[in-house]
Amino acid sequence: WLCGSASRKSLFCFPCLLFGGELSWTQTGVNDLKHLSEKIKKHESCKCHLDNSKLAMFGSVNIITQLDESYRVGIRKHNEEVDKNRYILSKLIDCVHFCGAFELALRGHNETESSLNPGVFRGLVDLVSSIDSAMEKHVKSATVLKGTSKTIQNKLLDCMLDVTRHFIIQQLRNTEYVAIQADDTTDVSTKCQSVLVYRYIDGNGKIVERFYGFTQLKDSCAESIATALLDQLNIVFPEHCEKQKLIAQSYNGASVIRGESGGVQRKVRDRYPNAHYVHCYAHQLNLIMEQAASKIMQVRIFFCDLSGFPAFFSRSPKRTQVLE
DNA sequence: GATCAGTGCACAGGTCTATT
DNA sequence: AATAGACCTGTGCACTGATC
Repeated sequence: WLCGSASRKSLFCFPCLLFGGELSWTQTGVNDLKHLSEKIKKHESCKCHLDNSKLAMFGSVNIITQLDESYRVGIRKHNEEVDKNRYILSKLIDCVHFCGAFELALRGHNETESSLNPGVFRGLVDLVSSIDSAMEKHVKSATVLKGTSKTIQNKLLDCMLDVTRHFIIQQLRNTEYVAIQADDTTDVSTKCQSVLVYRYIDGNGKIVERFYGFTQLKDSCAESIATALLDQLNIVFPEHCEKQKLIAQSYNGASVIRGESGGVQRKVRDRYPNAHYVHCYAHQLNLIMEQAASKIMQVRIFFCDLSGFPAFFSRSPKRTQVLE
């Protein structure tokens, strides 16, 4: 397909000249001989050239054979591209997974190309690029889904969350008995959130506890908490017969939760008749210790002093030195 | 020398917006 | 519509100067 013009001192693509294609191979011409091999490879794989090559074959050879051959080449190239993309994606997921496994923040303060500290995720991608040629090529040449922007980081996190939740839901559907634990917490932006944990027996007969997620609440009344909880449970147990599986619900002892007639536990039990309410043992122990300690003056003073020590010694090298 | 209030900056995530 | 850079924001920490 390669042809040249002596007067223009440039190379052109004959099929693309006939049927139209990339400007550099049809109008301006290619005269960069240093990078000719790369340019040829790139042009040979572009869809426009492949289509034009098929058209150029009309009349000269058996069309059916040629179309069949082009089709096979197209499929092979497509599959190679898919394999390459999957490989790159797996490396990007590994980088996100690494940050999650070690509880590292993904982003940095300054994520521009020239930044010396673009964040742990970008640092990891750079590190992988330095030891993996395929990744290096992708990072340098990709125009779509480069994988370094925060949009992609967040999307990868969302995808990983979906996969994890799907895994938990599948295990929950295959088990016979399930218990839930829930509590409310307020995040740094003072938004009220509900935390849900599932406890069940997995396929190996082992008891497992899985943190399922946070749900933002409108307010902290029984109706809001119960609605959020039931919405989550409905995803896992959509069928009526499955609702028998939930045999326990464990929360703290706040009246809004434990209330016998209008509490969260009652609202859940109305839908899940086997879900018996159990006051969380950790909360109970905490309350007992708190009550016991507060009734004895010496113990109260001891704990008060104890909590003051870290504040007294922290951030003061001089005071800390006394302890050495 | 210790304490406190004010100030500025880094951090890390979110939002807006231009570009492809 | 997808993507990525620029900018925004609330928090915490370090530094500085005034005061006791």
